[in-house]
Amino acid sequence: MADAESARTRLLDVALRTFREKGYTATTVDDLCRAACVTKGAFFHHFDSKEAAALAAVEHWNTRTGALFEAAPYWQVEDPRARLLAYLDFRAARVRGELPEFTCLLGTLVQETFASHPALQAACGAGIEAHAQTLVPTIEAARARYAPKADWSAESLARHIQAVLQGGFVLAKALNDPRAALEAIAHLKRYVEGLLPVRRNEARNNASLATRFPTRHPPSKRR
Amino acid sequence: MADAESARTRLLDVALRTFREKGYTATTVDDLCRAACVTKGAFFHHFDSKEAAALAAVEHWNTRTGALFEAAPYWQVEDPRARLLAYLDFRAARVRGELPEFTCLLGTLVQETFASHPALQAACGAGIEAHAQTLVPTIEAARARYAPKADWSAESLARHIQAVLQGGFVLAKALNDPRAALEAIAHLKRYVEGLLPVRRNEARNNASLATRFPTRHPPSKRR
DNA sequence: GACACCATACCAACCAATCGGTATGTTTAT
DNA sequence: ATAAACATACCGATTGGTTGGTATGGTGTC
Repeated sequence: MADAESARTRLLDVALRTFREKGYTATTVDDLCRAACVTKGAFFHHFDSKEAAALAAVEHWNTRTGALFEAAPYWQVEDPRARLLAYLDFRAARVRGELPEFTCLLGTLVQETFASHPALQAACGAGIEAHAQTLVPTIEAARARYAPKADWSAESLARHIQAVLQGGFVLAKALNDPRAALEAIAHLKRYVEGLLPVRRNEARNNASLATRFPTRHPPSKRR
Repeated sequence: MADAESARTRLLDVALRTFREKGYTATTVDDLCRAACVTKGAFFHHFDSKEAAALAAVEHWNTRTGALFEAAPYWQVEDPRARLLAYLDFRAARVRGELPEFTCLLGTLVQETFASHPALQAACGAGIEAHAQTLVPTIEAARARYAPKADWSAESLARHIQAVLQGGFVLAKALNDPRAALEAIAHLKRYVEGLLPVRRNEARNNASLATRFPTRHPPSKRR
């Protein structure tokens, strides 16, 4: 008793951790129940099936990370190019602690489920796509200002950034070294800098002044 | 009867396909036996355990892909910069057919096994690292010729290339669209081109002359 | 304000199916 | 004959999922 909804939330939180550590199939319902101090009956009271729980976990992940990124400091950066680079710094700063703590649930899940669990695959894809979309206006603005004639689209670059991040996580797991992820982000940052060259007369590198970006954007909450 | 060693090889070939499609845990020993038309007794005659079979499959994968890349046409390109770009073209050209056919076994396996099966994780890491190493002399030579003062190392770029490829596969699975992988490779190619700028007086773009690269390299077999 | 009513949250015990693995053969090439 | 290469039948453990039940707190009725 005590806090209603607590068992469900506890299960979802535990699911984020466990799925990232062991993957979807290797994570058993009992694993989740044990870790959340919940009986199996409670589990199947809240979720129709293991797959439904994973879907709920993906949704949980999306709201969790959505809030994290909405409140992140890079939104305070006015210049879109600098803001995009600050986003990458933010991603790099999150590479800390153990691998299952900073890697991406969606990328991990989709690797094993893309063929056998279409619903999960679609949910992971939608989640990644949605996150990529949050970058598009920034990239669009940066492109207009710094590389108006570029032959790449903002959507394409936004997706590519996600790809590099996912790939960095894979390599970090393979080499058992978080630095592999940091290295990938560093190369990615260099790429973005090269895509958006700073013309000499336009080097208005502000950094700390907090002005809201005019177009559609998450509200820049102070943290 | 018939061909000795055939059952083992058949199991390994089937394992490459199945592990890539369903992942390690979701692939059962019976799955492999059924697909290879082999009984369970035969399976455990050739492999001590499921994990041992997966390790053998990784080794099988390494020799298979090792041979594929050794014989690949990009080795025929003399200029190291052009050879590196030809490698990326080769990787892009392999993105065809269904996802489980062109994605990477090592990246798929390591995502679920990095925490629970250290032996598999290490084998996948070693395999990726070994493949990255085949690019290092080429990158080194390209760097010496085109960007001698660059602040990145050949090893770092070789690893980054693998990261982008892995990330492209993840995104292709998530968005259920191989074009995501191609997009990532296209961005990666642009990055490499930018890292190794062609000076105007050095634009000696040969293409077809087959000269062995001087340092340690796989023999450039004609195909 | 007492009491029936009921939905939600949770629990312990259980189930058929399937898992990786084994024991004990039989076949086949040398 | 001998050993490797299979095949059959089986095992205990675990899997996702179900069962029938209880505890609790809110709500309508008189």
